[in-house]
Amino acid sequence: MVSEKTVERLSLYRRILQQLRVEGKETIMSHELANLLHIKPAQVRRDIMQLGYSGIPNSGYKIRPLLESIANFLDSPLPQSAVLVGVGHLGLALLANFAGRWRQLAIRAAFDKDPSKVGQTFHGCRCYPMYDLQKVIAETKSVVGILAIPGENAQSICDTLVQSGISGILNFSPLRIKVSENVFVEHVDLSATFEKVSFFARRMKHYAEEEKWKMENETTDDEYETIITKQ
Amino acid sequence: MVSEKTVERLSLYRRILQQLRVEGKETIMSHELANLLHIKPAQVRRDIMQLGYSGIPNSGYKIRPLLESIANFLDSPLPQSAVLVGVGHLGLALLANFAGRWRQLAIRAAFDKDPSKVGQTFHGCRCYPMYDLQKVIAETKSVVGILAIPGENAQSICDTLVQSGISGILNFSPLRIKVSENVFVEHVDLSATFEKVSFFARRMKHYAEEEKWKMENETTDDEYETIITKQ
DNA sequence: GTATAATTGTGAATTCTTGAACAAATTATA
DNA sequence: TATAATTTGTTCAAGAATTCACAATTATAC
Repeated sequence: MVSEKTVERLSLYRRILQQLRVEGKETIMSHELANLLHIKPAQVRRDIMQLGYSGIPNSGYKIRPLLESIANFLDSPLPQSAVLVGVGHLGLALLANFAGRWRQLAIRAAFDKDPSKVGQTFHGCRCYPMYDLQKVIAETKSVVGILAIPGENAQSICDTLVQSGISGILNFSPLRIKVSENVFVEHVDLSATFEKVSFFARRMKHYAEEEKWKMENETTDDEYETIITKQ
Repeated sequence: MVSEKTVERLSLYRRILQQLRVEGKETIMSHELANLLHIKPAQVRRDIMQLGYSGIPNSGYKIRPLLESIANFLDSPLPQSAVLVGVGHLGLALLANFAGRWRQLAIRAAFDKDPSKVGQTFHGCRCYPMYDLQKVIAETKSVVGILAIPGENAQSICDTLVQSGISGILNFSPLRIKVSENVFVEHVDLSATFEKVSFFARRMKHYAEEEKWKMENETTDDEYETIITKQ
């Protein structure tokens, strides 16, 4: 019904709106939000439409109720828990960001196969041994699992997560895991992303240089056409 | 000409193919790659087509030359450098992954406003003060900038990066930065991603429970129709 | 009040991406 | 050597996401 992209944007709208609210702003118009995110106003209106919330023509949206609508739509009524598998560098960074309660959502437990990490607390989050996965997920009633591990065991760990009741997985491992159709997976592949940026950076540079060349050898299409037809 | 999605997938193909090659495999067929990534074979063939490389009907693709084609397409002929701004938890994790040479691509310098970090070396990468940005980018001929900072100064730092010659930005900050059209930006918003996964996890769970309910109250559409028409 | 200007909500058009399908090509096999 | 079987390259259709464009609606100015 609602698309992934819409959900992502709603999350962005919320962050911006919260900031604007503390700055004292009370209403906002679609093109303002659009400008902040560099998207088109129609997109903003469409997304907000899906919330069921209505703006006021010639006046915009009231921020406070709009925020309520977004929260209503995005957030679980009850606080929602996540578990992290893999307390490496990336895992630690994620804990630093999401271990403390963050909205209705927080990482509640971490797991690592390294015995020296088990038992420790990182950013307020306890690290358990891998064989406690099922138990701790049940205890914390977690629904989200975050994989911050190398690819090797990703699939089997993922299977354990799903068996334990996890229905959403945020996968930072390079392996594309397979899940049954009633589990949601988001792949975040930092290596691939890095490569992509590098690829397009190079292209942009080439493009810019071509443009520069064109500018310097100022020959408009019109002039060019003239040259051709004159022959 | 070539889409972002295609570039991303080519990067994934490469990683898989490299692995398969060390395992001794010499050829691969589109459906094999497709199965590993859970996409359709036609997509794989399409992507490979764009490389200009041709497979062999009834036999597949030869892995070694295919890998060469991908490298030819994705990689810069010269090693390409990136700089990282923000040596917080996330920045450190990125350095741990990408500071050493990684393919033709590496993070060559880091920057932080915290004086206690400046001068230190993290995962083999030196940390410079912010005001050295322009100089170090020029020296390292970097084309990619990675922003791993909070949103506040993201725009002004981004502007500096672009002025210094950066043409690709990987932005982990929550702010959607604005750049001229000849600069490529990729936003990776971990908070929004986390929220998205949480949202769909909840939905999947609901969906699964509905399905379960349907199963338990076993009434097929046919039976239902029968009941109706019998009345 | 009335007219004007501006903004929303949304159907239609457009663009981008994916999938299905099949001819052409190639290997394997009888 | 001919036949069958299989996989590629590619066209065309389908699907998804975005953008346009405009009627409906509301605030504001006069």
